[in-house]
Amino acid sequence: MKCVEFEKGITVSPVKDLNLGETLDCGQSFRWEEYDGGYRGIAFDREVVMKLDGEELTIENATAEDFEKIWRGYLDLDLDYSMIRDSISALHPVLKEAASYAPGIRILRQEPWEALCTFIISQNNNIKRIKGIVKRLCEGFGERVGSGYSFPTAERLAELEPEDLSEIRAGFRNKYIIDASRKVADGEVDLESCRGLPYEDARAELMKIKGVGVKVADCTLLFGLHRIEAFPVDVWMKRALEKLFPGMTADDFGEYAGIAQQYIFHYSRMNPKLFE
DNA sequence: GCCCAGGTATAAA
DNA sequence: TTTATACATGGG
Repeated sequence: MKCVEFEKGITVSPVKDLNLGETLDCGQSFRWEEYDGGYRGIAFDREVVMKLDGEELTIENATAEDFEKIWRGYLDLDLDYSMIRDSISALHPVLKEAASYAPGIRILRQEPWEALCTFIISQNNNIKRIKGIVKRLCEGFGERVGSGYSFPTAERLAELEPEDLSEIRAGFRNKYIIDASRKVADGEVDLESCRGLPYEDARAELMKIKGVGVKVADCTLLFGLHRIEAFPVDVWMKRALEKLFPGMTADDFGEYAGIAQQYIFHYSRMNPKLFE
């Protein structure tokens, strides 16, 4: 894979098994928006625009150094998704169908705190509204970055009371966001430790936070700490397990369960008729 | 008005 | 241990 700088940013090629829409707007991150034929977003306090033409990825407003330090890992470009799709497809015919439905999905390496916080907001909520709440949270409490705002730090939010978040209209989740920010800011919950802990211990670490149950913990581990063995079970996945994979449990989805899960999540949501 | 949305805390059985 | 209900908000 080659990275070349030009005036506005960088080009990277060849990039395989990537579809920006499928990856950036499939319910794992809530911060990317379509812009000028690509996607614009802010992560790691940088605003970039990503565009994909065939196997050539352009990242505007990024340097070669940024690519090595941030975006290469963010887009998980060193993992062979073609091999993983084959491996997952062999497990079950429906999984093969789901994987081929959106073969350009990759699991992002988001910032752990942002993943935790956005999936706290996700509970009993829908993606459209989650995006709105996250946007208001950034605008209200983040720092100005480019044309938008960074995701607010745990330290910043830890100064606040739940009522101070009323403007983001997250309802009962406000108190959970504040509890999470305080526990992360003062070190009671160590997000980085969750990279290396045995899975159940990592879950337990996150579940010290009020409002964090198994599902939010699993999403944080998958999308924020890149524990791709994580298998978050949401309402869609519950239906899928009942109707499409009867008898199967999370353990049956293998070492790449998180990726399989994301194929199924997207496939199910795009084809609700499957459950009629 | 009702139902649902990438769930969880709490109380009751 | 499992099951039922409230929770804020907004779109369909």
